[in-house]
Amino acid sequence: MYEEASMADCDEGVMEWEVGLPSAEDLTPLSQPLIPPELATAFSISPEPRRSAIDVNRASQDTLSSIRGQLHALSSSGNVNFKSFNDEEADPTMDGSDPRKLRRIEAGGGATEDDAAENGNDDAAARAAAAMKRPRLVWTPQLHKRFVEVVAHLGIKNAVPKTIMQLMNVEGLTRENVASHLQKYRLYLKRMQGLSSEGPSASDPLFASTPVPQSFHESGAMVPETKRRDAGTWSGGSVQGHGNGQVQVPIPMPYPPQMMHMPVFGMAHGNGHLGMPMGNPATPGSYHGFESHPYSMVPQRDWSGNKFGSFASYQHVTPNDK
DNA sequence: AAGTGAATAT
DNA sequence: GATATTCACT
Repeated sequence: MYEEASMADCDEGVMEWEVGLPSAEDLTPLSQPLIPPELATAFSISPEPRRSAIDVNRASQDTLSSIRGQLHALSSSGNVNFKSFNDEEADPTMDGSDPRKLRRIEAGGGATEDDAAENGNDDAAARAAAAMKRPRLVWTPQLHKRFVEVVAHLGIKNAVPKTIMQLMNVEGLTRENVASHLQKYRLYLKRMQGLSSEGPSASDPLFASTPVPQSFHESGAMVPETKRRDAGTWSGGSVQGHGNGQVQVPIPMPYPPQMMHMPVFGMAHGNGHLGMPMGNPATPGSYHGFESHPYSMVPQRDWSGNKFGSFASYQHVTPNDK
């Protein structure tokens, strides 16, 4: 049923500004899982809230996982997913030589054109390694929303990659992911400050949608650092009430165990932009220009009730658990 | 551990 | 060409 509504929404005229705002919350899956991660962690119980409708996808990726060793899947299907291999940077395929390290040196001015060895299939190896490594994370509006919410709630003070990552509790999200995004986010904020009133020419759709909390109110929020685990504060629910009838941050998230644990991943080039069924006559060229209203009709519905994989269910996540 | 800037891959 | 990732430094 929702497909109809969504379709109509984006197809019909629809107010630009109206279409996005309310949809955000609606789009959020919010399956109300179980206990918050913090709580779980505090109690040392195995937090296993991440699991829902992705089971289906899980199965699919499972198949691919089996052949991940072959890794030529990227050539045929184009989508590769990694399942559960706890490896950080270690790469058995290209051990011995560190291309990343040499990268800088070479660029610096060292024209060391060695490659005397058998580097004929270096590209293959590289692609192979990259294939099963880290499938480029795509920051969907929802994901970004979570990010922003967490950051806003944490306060600029505690808004550090690690904490953000933990609070987001998004499966597959790494600290690097968050850090990178956080940087971009901050950059955007800075840029935006100059053009407070208008500026319909941004390159950051996601960020543009975030009015940015006037001032990251720093709250004595407890960070799940170490030593201190006063669980029972946030889980209780409204801890926001400051006694004022006004809540500045409309962020309804005491960091509950949301279950948006399926970041969308893109793969090799050629897929344009994440399954975009296109066919939308109103599509102004590309999708990446929606700086004013991120949430419109992006096929991001896979998050919760993805029914048909219309275009494809390329999105998979890694149970990367730290 | 986290921030920044740049190269790099997709 | 834009994005996200990775790297080296700080």
